[in-house]
Amino acid sequence: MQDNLEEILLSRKIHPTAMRLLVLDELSKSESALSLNDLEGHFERADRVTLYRTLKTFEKHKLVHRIEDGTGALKYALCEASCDCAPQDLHAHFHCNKCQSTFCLKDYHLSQMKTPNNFQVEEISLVIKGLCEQCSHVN
Amino acid sequence: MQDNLEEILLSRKIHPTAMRLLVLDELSKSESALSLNDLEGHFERADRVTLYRTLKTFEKHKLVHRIEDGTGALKYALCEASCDCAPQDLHAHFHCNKCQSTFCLKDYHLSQMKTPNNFQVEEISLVIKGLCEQCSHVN
DNA sequence: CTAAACTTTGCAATCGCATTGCATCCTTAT
DNA sequence: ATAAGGATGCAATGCGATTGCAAAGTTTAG
Repeated sequence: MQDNLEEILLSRKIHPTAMRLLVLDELSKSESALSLNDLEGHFERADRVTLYRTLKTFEKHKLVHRIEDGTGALKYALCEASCDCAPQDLHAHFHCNKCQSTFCLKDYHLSQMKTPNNFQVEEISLVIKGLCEQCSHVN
Repeated sequence: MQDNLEEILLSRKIHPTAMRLLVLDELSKSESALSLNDLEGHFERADRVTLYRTLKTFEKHKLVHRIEDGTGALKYALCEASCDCAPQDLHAHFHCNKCQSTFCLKDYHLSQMKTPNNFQVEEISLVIKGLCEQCSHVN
């Protein structure tokens, strides 16, 4: 498992430090996208800025993608192994207005979405908001 | 025209003060969505917080809708007269990565978008980013 | 017409998240 | 071993959003 994580970092050309392995581990264990605050909550002793920069590094190397779910805080989720953050890799995200979780809808690819032909499209961000499965069952 | 603006406010049950008429006028003259900063730039003497609250009031009464285009600052655009911000009124937005303009793609309705059936959908935010028509012509 | 009640506006201040600068520590290459 | 480069920690700042409070303006009951 440790080895596995290390290989993941190496495959993205990210130097595998202890901190990065821990952050990657956290991200891979999480069902939902994590904000910097979320991440900080998982590490009593880690510095906020270090976590911030770790996420930035991951993002630059396309290990994670950022999600703007409108809560004010950016969230990050692991990319799939094959992901290159190219148009065909883009997918929708769901944000629960109740539990505030945000997760990837990996099956909702955005590459086939029709776009206005008078614009040069570079990225697409689709966030669906509502109640997640769990929260819609509980009343 | 003044009358017209006043009627618009009244139809949304917003008390038409001088400030609100001016802000509405600004919004209706603008091709693109405006941030609080944008708005502030148009009024030398207006207080930022008053503009902020004016937008909040407009939003509450569904005169404007907010757009999260990922630039960090919320933007606001006028709703159409018939808009009630219900699912069938939702449309996509385009954000130009060059000139930073954001505008409504009113023809891109989101109501017919298929959504995951294990979630209760309340809102959808679709932001397409790239180069707008103008900026893609200029090299 | 006037006083009370409510709304709107302006100013000061605060909060939260993102981001940067800089010094220190650690790792790597020579 | 040593210099060079990268990673980390701490302090500080920037910026947008938001709130509290008092002054000014508006509406309404009497």
